[in-house]
Amino acid sequence: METNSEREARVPRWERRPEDRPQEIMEAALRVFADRGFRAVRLEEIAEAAGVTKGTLYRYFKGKNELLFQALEHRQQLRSERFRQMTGEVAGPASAKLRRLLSGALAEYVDPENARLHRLLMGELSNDAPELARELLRNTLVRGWTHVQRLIEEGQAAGEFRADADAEVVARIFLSGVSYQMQLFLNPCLGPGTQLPVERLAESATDFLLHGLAPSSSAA
Amino acid sequence: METNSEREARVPRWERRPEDRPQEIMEAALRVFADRGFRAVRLEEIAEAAGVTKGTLYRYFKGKNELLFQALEHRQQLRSERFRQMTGEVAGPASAKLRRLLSGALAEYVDPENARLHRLLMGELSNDAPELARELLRNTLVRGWTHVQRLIEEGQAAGEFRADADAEVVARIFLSGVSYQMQLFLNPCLGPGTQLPVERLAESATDFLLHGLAPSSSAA
Amino acid sequence: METNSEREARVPRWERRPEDRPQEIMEAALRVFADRGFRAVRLEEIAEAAGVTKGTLYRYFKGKNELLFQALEHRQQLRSERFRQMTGEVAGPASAKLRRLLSGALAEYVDPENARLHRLLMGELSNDAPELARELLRNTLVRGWTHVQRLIEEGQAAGEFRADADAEVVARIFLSGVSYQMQLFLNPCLGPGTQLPVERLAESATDFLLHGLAPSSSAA
Amino acid sequence: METNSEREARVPRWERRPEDRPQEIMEAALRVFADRGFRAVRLEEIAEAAGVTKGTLYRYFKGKNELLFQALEHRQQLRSERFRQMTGEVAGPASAKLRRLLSGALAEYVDPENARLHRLLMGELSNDAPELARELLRNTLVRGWTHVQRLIEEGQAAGEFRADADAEVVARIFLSGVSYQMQLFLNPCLGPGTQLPVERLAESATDFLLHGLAPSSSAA
DNA sequence: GATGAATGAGCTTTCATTCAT
DNA sequence: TATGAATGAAAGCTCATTCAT
Repeated sequence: METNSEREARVPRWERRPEDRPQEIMEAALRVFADRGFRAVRLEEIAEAAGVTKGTLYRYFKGKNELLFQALEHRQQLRSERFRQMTGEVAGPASAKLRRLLSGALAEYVDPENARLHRLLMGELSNDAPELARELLRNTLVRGWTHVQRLIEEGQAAGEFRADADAEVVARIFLSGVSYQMQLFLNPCLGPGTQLPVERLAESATDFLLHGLAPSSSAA
Repeated sequence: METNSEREARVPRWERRPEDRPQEIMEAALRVFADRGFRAVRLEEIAEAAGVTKGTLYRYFKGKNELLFQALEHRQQLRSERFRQMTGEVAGPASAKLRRLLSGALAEYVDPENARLHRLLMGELSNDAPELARELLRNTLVRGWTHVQRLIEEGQAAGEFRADADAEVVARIFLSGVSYQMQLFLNPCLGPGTQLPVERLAESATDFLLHGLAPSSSAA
Repeated sequence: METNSEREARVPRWERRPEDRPQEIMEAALRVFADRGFRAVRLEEIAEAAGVTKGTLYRYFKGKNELLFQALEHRQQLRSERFRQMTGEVAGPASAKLRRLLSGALAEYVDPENARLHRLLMGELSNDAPELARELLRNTLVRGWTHVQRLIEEGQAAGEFRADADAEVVARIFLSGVSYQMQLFLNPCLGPGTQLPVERLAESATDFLLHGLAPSSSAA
Repeated sequence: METNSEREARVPRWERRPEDRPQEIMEAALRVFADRGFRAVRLEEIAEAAGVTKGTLYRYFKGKNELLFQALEHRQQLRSERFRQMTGEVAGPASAKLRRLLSGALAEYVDPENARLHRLLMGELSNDAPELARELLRNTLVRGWTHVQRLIEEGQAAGEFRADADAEVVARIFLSGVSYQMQLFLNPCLGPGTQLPVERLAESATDFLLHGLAPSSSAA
């Protein structure tokens, strides 16, 4: 709530001539929505955060819903791009790929706004706009664990991982575990006492994953 | 416009003892809040679900917030009880205890209302009532993974698990992964295509956990 | 605009217990709408005229449109009743019946609110809610002139009126002429200089009508 | 959101001489106001109809009200001209003059825009700008029936019409009846079923008038 | 001149909360 | 104790109007 620079001293409107007002607004909206939730936020707050007034929002967006939707979709595009880079082909063993993916994912999750948006997605948006929430979830979490699953199966095929592991379940549990932890770290209501250094989380979690996938010698 | 008697209390009024009105109301409230979110729900809907009228709510609760808070706290008590039973001492190896805990946890999470309340917790409640959210989170998820962590450390001390595993991280990742998956299963917006049979999830997840903790033979 | 008794000194709401709030509201609404038009009127003004507050309107009506519609329909019912009485069978020559009908119609039109509502009908309502406007017009003016036409035809059949008069056109012109004049009398913007005593209008108009229908002796 | 060029001025801008911009705008405004009412119309719609943008309106007119007023006054001038021609002196019996006047009036009323403007006059304008409405009404309807009245009196003086007819009432009833019928014909909400061929209306109405004025032989 | 982005007052609508009954 | 009509603050949205360009 007190994170942003308190809306820079009101500049007469005609002195700012940004050609991408819509973009600015969407970004401000995302910030505010992520911070405080959808229903809890007044349009005026978004406007203020964007350095415009209420009425201006309606020049670019049909209403509050539309604003949220378009902002989310806009954000989604950037994300998709990053995801593609993150999962670009690399040579090497599956374990190396997994490590790389995981660190990319963490980098993504470490952004507080991302985490908060995810919360919005799982919370209000799931109730108020299920179709949109579904689409976004598919494009983030589901897509993520599907990729992890594929890498695990690749490793299994190469004999690098034990064949009797349930690739799908492992992938899901692992990725959603990591994602959830990141959310909790950034959750304003969980005191700092509960947080873990991100590096340790990354390290230990990867270690755990690879151990769990290692060809069994004597494990039950 | 004309007085309608279309909403008829499910149970004739004289059959419900007035002394557990508050309880009835809290349960109804939780059901409705879990379903539709906090801000999205009108007090009238809760009243209807509880078979009373709006005004009655104010006899027992100070307002909408208060109603949510007390209802959550009330629910929390029941949970605590169950948690205590779930973690009651059992003899046997740590792995057996872990299995037992996990199956208990899943049984808990499988209840859709629980999952939805968790969503409420992570979503609106984290913004609107951080202290309450914190308390509840501590009493559910944090408490859960702390217990898992303790069991893992127990197993490590007994030489049952490899000593170099990061018990805390493993516990967290694992439990929040499972919890999150259950939430997703019950999320109305994720189609049935994404769901997994609960038994398979339980089985494979436990298997993954124990493999990851098994004393290493050759893993990196 | 300054006709009403300035909303009687605010009485605490619980001291008035009218069982027919909706009716009161509709009447107030009609008064205000008739006075100032549909779009020009704020809901708050209606509320004030009805001695309640804005919010109360929404207990009984879905919105501004709905309020207007229901109020008009309600009024229409009363009117229909009166019309039925006005056209009830009487023995005697067609001319007597016509006289009777006309005087009834004038009595109706003489009510300023009626005239203003008619204006509303022909104006804003025709644009904003054509179907409703149509229905109401059919039930008032069209119904009126249809009846006049029938009486004329009756008189023609009886040889009382000249057979070559165009009953339909005569009926229409005559009745809408009278109606329009009444509207003009009550139009706030036409000064009193333009107004005619109602009795003279009634007398002379009827005279004109009957002369126009009289069996011709030498007219062109 | 993205600049669209979907609204293309019908006529290339350079083909329209800027010196009659105001005129063009007033005509467009009248068209749109007549169609949809005063309050219901957004300035942007007028601008679009005139092939300019909102801002331009303010170069020529002080505001929405002013625009309507000036447009109406401008239109009034044209009308006055036509009225003068319509009532220009002709030799012959009063009945011939009446016939001529009536056919002119019908020609006027037959223009849908005229009829709709009249509706605007009687409706919103009477509330919002009574003085203007009064002036316009005086210049159209009142002026019309005054002229009819004069012709009737002329006929009476010449012994052509019966002396005991109330010239003023007859003139008013007759002209407003015809005017109102025309309005109804063009009212979008009255189905085509209610309409009459204009020729028949003209014919029958004149016939009715002259019969009503004919020197009585035996009429009551 | 003409433009159209920006403004903000003003309106409709919602709903938590109160309180006589 | 329970009711539900009434309230009014607040929020979403519209659109006449302004003004740098």
